[in-house]
Amino acid sequence: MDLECLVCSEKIEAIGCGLTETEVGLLRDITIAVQYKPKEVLFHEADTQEYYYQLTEGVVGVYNILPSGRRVILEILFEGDFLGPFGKGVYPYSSVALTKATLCRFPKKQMDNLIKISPDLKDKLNMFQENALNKARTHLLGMAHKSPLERLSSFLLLLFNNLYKATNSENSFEIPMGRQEMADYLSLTSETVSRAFTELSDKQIITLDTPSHITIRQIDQLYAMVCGGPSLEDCPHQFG
Amino acid sequence: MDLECLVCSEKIEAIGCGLTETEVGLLRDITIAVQYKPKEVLFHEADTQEYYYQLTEGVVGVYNILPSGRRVILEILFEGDFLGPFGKGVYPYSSVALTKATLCRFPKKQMDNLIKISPDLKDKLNMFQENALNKARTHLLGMAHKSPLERLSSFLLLLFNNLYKATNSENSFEIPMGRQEMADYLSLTSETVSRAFTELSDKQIITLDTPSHITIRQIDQLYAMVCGGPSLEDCPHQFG
DNA sequence: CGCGCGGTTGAGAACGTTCAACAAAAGTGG
DNA sequence: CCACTTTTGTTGAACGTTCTCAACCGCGCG
Repeated sequence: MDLECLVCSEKIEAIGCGLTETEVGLLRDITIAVQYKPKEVLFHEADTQEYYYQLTEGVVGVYNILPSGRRVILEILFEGDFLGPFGKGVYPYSSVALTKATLCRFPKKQMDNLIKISPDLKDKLNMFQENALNKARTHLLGMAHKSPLERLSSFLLLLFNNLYKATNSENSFEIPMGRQEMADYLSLTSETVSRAFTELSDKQIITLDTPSHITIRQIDQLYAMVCGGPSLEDCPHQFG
Repeated sequence: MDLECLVCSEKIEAIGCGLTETEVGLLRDITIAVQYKPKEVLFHEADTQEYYYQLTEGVVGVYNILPSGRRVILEILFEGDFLGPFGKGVYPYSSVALTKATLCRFPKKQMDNLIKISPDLKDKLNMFQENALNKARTHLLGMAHKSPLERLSSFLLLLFNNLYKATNSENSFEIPMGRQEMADYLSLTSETVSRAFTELSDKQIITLDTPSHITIRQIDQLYAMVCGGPSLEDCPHQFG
C-alpha cells in the first residue's frame, strides 16, 4: 500500500494541475508526512484551520461531541481520503487516528492559493468532496431503521471492501478500532455492538479469533443481512 | 418569494460565468420552469439522468426505498437548492414534491457542456454540493442517539429557519408535509411523530391549530430540546 | 502478581414499534 | 351543499428491542 499523496505523486507533477514546476516544488517543500498513534487527535472542532491532510496509511475518524457528552463519529477515512477544505475559518469537527496513521499535511494558506490558480487541483478536491457526500448519504441510509445486526454487518462489509478485499484470500482481517468507536459510528452502545458480534458469531457468519481479529465465513449472508441479496450487486446504495 | 434560478438570474448574466451571451441564451432557451403537485415524482432512482433542477418555490424531498420496502427521505430541499449533478449515468435516488413546487429544469447534456467551459458555473455547483454535504452531516448528527422529541424539535427548527423566519412575526406556519413523510425523514414511525407532536403541545412549546398549522410558543425551549441552550448559538452543528 | 482496561454477558427498565380502534379532515359524487 | 367514502392523524395496549447498570472475564502491563 505505498500510496502517495496528492503532492508526492508523479501523476500530479505530470499533469501539473496547471501548476508550474516551481509551485509544485514549493508545495512539496512545505508539505510533510505526519504520523499519529491510535487515539491521537489530529485537530479539534472549532480550532482555527491550519492544515489539510491526506491519509496515506491507516484509518482516521471524524467526530463531533454532542451537548449530552456523547461522541458521534461521522465518517471513517481510509487510505487516499482527503481531509479538507472545510468551509472557512474553523474545523467543523474533530479528527482522531483510529489506528497508527500516516498523513500528508498541507498548510491551508498555501494550499488555498494553489487551489485558486489550478483548476485541475480544484477538480481533484471537488472529487474528494463528492466522495464524502456519497459516503455521508450511504451512512445515513445505513442508520435509518436498521437493527444492530444490520448496522454491524454493513460496517464489516465497509471495512472489508475498503481495506482487505484485494489483500488476502482468507477473508480474515484486523478490525482497526474498538467496540466503543464502532458504537459511536453506528449510533449504538458498545454492549449492543458486542452482542451483535456474538450473534454473527453464533450464526457462523463470522469467527472472532480475538475481539479484533475477524474472519468472514459467509460473506453472502453478510450481504443478505444488509440488502436482501447475497452479493454487492444487490446493494444499490451501499459501499460506494 | 420571487426567486430566480441559476439561468434566469441577472447575476449569472452579469458575471457571465465565463459564458458568452449566446451560450447563456442557448441555456435559457432549453431551460423551462416546471410545476409539480404534492406527491408528484420528479424522477426515479436508477432512471437515466436527463435533467438537473433548481427549486424556486416549494419543498422537495429526495429518497431511497430500502429492500425492506421502507422509504428513507435523505434530504429536504428548500428554495434555491439545486438537484444535480449526480455522478454519472443514473439518478442515485428518487425525488418527490412535498408541496406544490416550481423548479427550473436544465437538460443535463447541455448543462454538462456549459459546466466544462465555465469555471464560474462549476464553482457555483460546487457550492451547492458543499451545502448538500453540510446538510447531510447535520442530519446524520441529528439522528444519532436522539429521542423522537429531540428529532422533531430539530426538524421544526429546520423548517422555521429555512422557510418562515423572515416572513412572519407570529412564529406560526404551515408544515409542508404529512406525518409519514416526517417519519421517513426522521427515521421514526408516523405514530411516534404524532405522539411527539402532542407531547410538544402538552408542554406548551407549540400549538397545533390543525395537524399541519403550527405555532411555536417557546422557541427557546425548542432549542434547549435540541442543543441544551436556549438559542441558535448554542447549536454548534445545527441549521447550517 | 495484581491492577486496569477493554470486552462480554446478564437482568431490569425505558422506549419505540406494532397492531388496532377511533377521530378528524379531505376528496367525491349526487 | 350535503352525505358518503377515503385518507390522514391521534390514541391506547401489548410487545419487542435496545439501553442502562452491574458483574464478570481475559489479556497486557507495570
